[in-house]
Formats: sequence, C-alpha cells, structure tokens
Amino acid sequence: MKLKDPEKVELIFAATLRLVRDNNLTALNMAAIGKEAKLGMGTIYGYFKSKDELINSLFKKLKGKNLDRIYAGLSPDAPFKVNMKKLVDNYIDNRVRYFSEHYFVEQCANSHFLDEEARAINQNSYTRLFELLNRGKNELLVKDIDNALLAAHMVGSANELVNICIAAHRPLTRDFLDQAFLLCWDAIKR
Amino acid sequence: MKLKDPEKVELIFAATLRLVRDNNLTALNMAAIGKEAKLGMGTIYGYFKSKDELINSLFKKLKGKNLDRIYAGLSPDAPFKVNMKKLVDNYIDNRVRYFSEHYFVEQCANSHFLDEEARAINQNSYTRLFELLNRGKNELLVKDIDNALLAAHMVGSANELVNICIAAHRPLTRDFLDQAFLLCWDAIKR
DNA sequence: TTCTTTACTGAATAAATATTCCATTAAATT
DNA sequence: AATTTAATGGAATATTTATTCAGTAAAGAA
Repeated sequence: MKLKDPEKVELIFAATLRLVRDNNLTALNMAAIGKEAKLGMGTIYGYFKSKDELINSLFKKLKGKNLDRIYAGLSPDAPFKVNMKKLVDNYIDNRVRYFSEHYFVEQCANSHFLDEEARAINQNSYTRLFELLNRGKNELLVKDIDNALLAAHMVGSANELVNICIAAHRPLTRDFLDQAFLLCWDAIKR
Repeated sequence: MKLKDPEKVELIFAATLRLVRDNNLTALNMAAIGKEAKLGMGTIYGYFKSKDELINSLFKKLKGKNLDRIYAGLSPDAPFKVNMKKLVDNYIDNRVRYFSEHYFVEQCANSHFLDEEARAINQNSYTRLFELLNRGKNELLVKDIDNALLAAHMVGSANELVNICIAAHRPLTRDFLDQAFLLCWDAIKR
C-alpha cells in the first residue's frame, strides 16, 4: 500500500505561508492552498481535518521553532549586555529572515482562528525575556520598571523596525542592527 | 417622503467597531452588523454599496480623526521635549481611549480589504512625526539615526505598551505615561 | 386625509468557500 | 504479477455569507 507522505505536510505549510505573505490570512482559502501546493483539496483533508486545524497546527509549529531560534546562543555566563545584544540581533535577524513565518503568526494572533491552546502558547512567549530582564535588574543595569512595560517596548519597537525594513526592501546591515540595539539599550538601561 | 437618516451611518459604524473589537475583522459579516445595529441587512446597502466599501469608508474616517487627535496641542513655540511628551501622551491616551477604533484600523491594515486610497492614507501617517524629529535633530537633541528607524521605535513601542495595558485591564495612570515616555525619550535622545 | 415617494426589512438568491466522496492511482505485500 | 490497501485529485455537495428584491412602512406634499 501507499503510505502518507510526511513531506506533504511541509508542502502544505509552505504553500500556506506563501499565500498569507502575498494575500493576507483574510484571503486564505483551501482551493488556493491546494493549487499553490499542487495537491488536490481532498489530499489536504487527509492531513488536516479542517482549515482551522491546519492554521492552528502551523501556528504552533512556527511559534515553538521561532522562540528556540530567538534564544539560541544566549549564555548565563556571558555579561548581561552581551546577552541582550545577542537577543535583539537574533530577534531582528530571525524576523527578517523568516518574515513570512512571523507574518503568519502575527496575522493568526489577530484572527478568530486560534484555539485555546494556541492562544496560551502565544501568551507564554514573554517568559524567557522576563527572566533575562530580572537578571538585568539584579545587576542594577536595567530600569526599575515593570517587566511587561520593558518587554513591550523592546518587542514592539523591534517588530515595527523590521516591518519598515521589509517594506522598504532595506537589507539587514550590521549598522542597522547596531542602531536598533542602541535605541533599545538606551531605553531600558538604568 | 421619508429621508435617509444620517445617523444610521454612525449606527452602522459603531456596530462594526464593537463587532470587530469583540470578534476580530476576520469574523465580521453583514448579518452580524445588521443585527448589532438593529437594522435590516438591506438598509446597510442603502448606505454602502458593499461590505468592502463600508470597511474602507470607516477606515478612512477613523484614520483622519485619530491623526488629528494625536497631534492636537503641539506647538512650534513649545520646547521640543515638551512637544514630544505631549505627543507620546496623546498617542497612548488616544489609543487606550479609542481602543476599538485603533484596533479596527490595525486589523484593516493587515487585511485584503483596503483599496489603493486607504493604503495611501495609511502610508502618510508618519509625515508629521518625521517633521518633529527633524526639529529635534536640528536642536541636537535627537540621535542622528534615520527617521524611519526612530519613528518605528516610538510607534511600535507605544502600540505594544497599549496592547499590554488593555489586555491586563490596567488603567492608564500618569505613572504609566511617564514611564512610557522615559523609555521612549532615553531611546531617541542624543 | 390621500397620494407619492423613498427608506426599510428580512426572506430569497447568488456567490464564495469549506468539506466530502469516490473513481483512480500508487505503493507495499504475497 | 496479482492482490490488497490506502492515498490522491478534483468534481460534487454542503455551508456560509454577501447581495438583491418585493412587499411594507414612514414621511412629506397636495
């Protein structure tokens, strides 16, 4: 007998990401996914039981993958500021490099598609950043301001910086990353 | 004869804003708007020729209104930092006070609904901020970094701060506004 | 008050889109 | 090579949602 092809899921995911990048989540439909992935619509339903499940499944996969990448290379032994620079670099670089993934995640977060579990995952994404900020406060390097505020400032700023970068087809230079970090660091430093 | 009631448009707009605030733009439909506004579906088509026109029309109205409010009370005679504080205060206060309006605008910007004109309006919203930042640079108060980067940092940060504020049902205190401005000012100041 | 005109309603229709179904195809097993 | 089993494609169907339309109600004019 023929076995389900594990690569097809990736094909479907990749097609979905391209479609959302080019036409927004609001315009996504199953016929388009089938066409883009060069698969029959029925095939998609062999891998996902509904459009909602497909979207949630991709969302959860991306959310985990992206979080891992963002915190890669941080070390408790390195000085706080070095870790912070690494984090901001990772964050911006990842967001540009995997733009369509982040764009999809963002669109999902603002949609009615996500289930309870996906929403919970989305909430927890700040946990590791809060831990890092606490260390900065212990070392008297970071302003004594609520972590939620500090994190919002960093993340909001970085996201918008990347959006501009993408919209203007501006390549991601070392200079850009350094300037972005300068803004971020001056903001949060005590 | 009976005359078209100009208040109905406002009724429809208000219903749309409530629905999008509670259920996202992705779930918005004409039947729901009719029900929420206590109007027949056909009535809505007396005021707008399609769902798309309704959305674009509301988007354009809000975009102009919100921009005016944000720059209200700024004066070329006041010191740069005072204007900047006023701007950030206005921006955050407005975003919290008229959250459903901003939320709608944001969801539209990430949808396939907007027409050419609406997209153009959305682009120009940074113009006045750029002028203000140029003044800050002339007075050697602001870092010599591309306006687009500075603006992205300010706006992105402020938006995310407000989102947190709303999500946590945190009231908008003077303290919060001062801390938000402190982060913002330290970031951009030379 | 009656007539005329236009707005209003919401059920009926059209259009878009999700999901199912089955004939066909392809891989594994014998 | 024949048989079996499951995956595949895409037309057919179901569902959802936008739009229209015919009957009704309301406001102004005569």
